[in-house]
Amino acid sequence: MPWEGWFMKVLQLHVDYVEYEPIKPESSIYEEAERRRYRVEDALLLLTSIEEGDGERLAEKVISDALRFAEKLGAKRLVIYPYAHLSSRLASPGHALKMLKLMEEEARKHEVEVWRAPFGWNKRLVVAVKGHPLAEQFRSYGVEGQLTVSRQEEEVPQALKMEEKLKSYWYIMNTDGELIPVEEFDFRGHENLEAFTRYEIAKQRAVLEQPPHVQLMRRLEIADYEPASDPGNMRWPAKGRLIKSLLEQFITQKVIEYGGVEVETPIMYDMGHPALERYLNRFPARQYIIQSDQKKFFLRFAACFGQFLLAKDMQLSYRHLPLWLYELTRYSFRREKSGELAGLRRLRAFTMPDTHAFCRDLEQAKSEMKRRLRMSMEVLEAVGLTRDDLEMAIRFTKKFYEENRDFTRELAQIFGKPVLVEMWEEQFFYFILKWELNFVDSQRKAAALSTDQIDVENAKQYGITYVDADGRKKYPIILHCSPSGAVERVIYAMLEKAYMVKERGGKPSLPLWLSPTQVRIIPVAQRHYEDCLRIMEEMERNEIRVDLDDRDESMGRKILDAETEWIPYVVVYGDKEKETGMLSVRVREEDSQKTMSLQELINQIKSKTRGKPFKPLPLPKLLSKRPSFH
RNA sequence: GCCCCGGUAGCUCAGCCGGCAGAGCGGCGGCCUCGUAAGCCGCAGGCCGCGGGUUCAAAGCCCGCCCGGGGCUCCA
Repeated sequence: MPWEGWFMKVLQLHVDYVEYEPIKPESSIYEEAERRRYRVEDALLLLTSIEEGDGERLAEKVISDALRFAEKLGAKRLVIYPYAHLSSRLASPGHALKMLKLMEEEARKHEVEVWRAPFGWNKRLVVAVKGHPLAEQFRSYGVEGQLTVSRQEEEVPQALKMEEKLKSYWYIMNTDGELIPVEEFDFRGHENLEAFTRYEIAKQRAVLEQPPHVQLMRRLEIADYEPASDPGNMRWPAKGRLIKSLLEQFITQKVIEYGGVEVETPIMYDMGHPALERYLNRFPARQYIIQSDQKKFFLRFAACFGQFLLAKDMQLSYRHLPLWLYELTRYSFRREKSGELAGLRRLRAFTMPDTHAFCRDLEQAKSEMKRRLRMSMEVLEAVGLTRDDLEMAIRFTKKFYEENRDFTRELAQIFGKPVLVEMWEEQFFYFILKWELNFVDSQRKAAALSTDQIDVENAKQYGITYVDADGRKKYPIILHCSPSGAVERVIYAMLEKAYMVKERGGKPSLPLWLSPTQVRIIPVAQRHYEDCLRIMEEMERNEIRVDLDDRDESMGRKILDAETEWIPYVVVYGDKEKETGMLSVRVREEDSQKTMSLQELINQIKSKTRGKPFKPLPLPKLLSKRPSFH
């Protein structure tokens, strides 16, 4: 029955705008086209795959269908766009082009502005899909021109039930605590929030290439793929390991300052253990499983189990609460689907700080949560991510909101900018409120960093109790917070931000306390080498990471290499410095050259890294002795 | 997981309608001893991702797999 497979596939998108730009001819048959950027606003975009056997009368059907829809939506323009990716049984280019032209011809008979993207080109495509429920429609047409599948009309009772339960309402909450429906919010001046909102709701995706941080993480010798491992398990050469280790140390220090109690728990758990079974079954098939003898173990995907099992055996009284248990998990594992992995943004093995607060009641939980939000913002600020780089989302049940409006407003106020709100009709997850701080990257994709949740189920589930003032055993409320999110993801955000700085004409850099080399010394000639060694030793005594470019290379080359490595301070030392006793310093942050004494330089660095952890440079200090990791 | 694109020297990539494996950078050797973003000359370096097939002949064509990227989906 060959006709069963003959469908034209059309993805109808109601867009705020679509931009396309022919880059180079790709197919054996291609149309003449100007290599410029085309932009069409407020249009119905038809991403169209012509399949083998699609008959000519389909063109008419597809267009009349689209026009009916465009009218309903109020879209004034129609864009016909050849889009091969919807089909694995494409028609020949010749036939496809003929069909597309027929569609165009058909559309021109009607009252609508018609655009058609050139066929046979590799094109850059950017689309911004509108955020309403009918903005995205997938259609598939059979030989008779009959609409055979449409997502809107499909009946899936089981899925609908779930959807009902998960029904979300989206708002923006401003810092006065007002909830404004997303469609009514004026996003001017809040472009990142708009991008984040679209990412969350409307699934807007810009089509670009590989994320910029991937090239940076490899070139800067921070992280790299390890083909001999499972995808999403990275390797970390010396500089990356140093950066990661400093971040881990800093986050841990911060949580302990806030009263965290650091513990360590196993990375694998028995799948048959009764307390774990339910939690596990709720989120199936995302675990690494390890078979050992007769038992099956799963690798932890957070520190929850370890800490809950540990807390269950503790003797807790209300006097001890709130109690924060803390662990930096190296690693946590989630077997994400292969198509979801991307550089350092999403991994299968990642390092995550996780701190649970056991609280006496909701009031205590709310007050702890506010402290934890402040802590999280301090952590992210230390790596150079300020509230300008972040967007907050708060998600809660309708019931929680109605009973705790002031609290949700306070969270938005601490963050200090309007936040995205998702409100659920009913409680579906184990938590009743959750917030996250999200980073919007150079591809306008969002990634969650810090997060905290109010968990009202797991204490009971794990048998965690405390004795209250009245002598009775009670279940605490548990908060689940990762102050930074995965450490790898923090590095991803830092690198993406650096890339965006560079795109705007600035100099990309890492925070001084995280720079593997903080100061590079370059001797002008070999006779200055001894003096340079002495300067280096003096800096090392002051806990500054310093190295010396003693290679047989020109000055220009050495400066270039130092710049390429994003080194914050470069000291050039020659006869002039020997005479005057002053140093010539290139300061990356200011893009300037300055003359200062050794002591001034040391003082400046010390004051800028105050309160941050220090580790010595885990590489040979003489560049002539330092191997490259590529 | 599904669809699409890619994988050639350490890196970035050219070669691809079948006919001797290439460039730049990096590495190594030599010259230059140098003042703020690439000094000069030379040399070495390849399972053309892996496996199978077609062919007189495969980096190239076909099939399968692995790895990476994009999209879908997902993100407790």
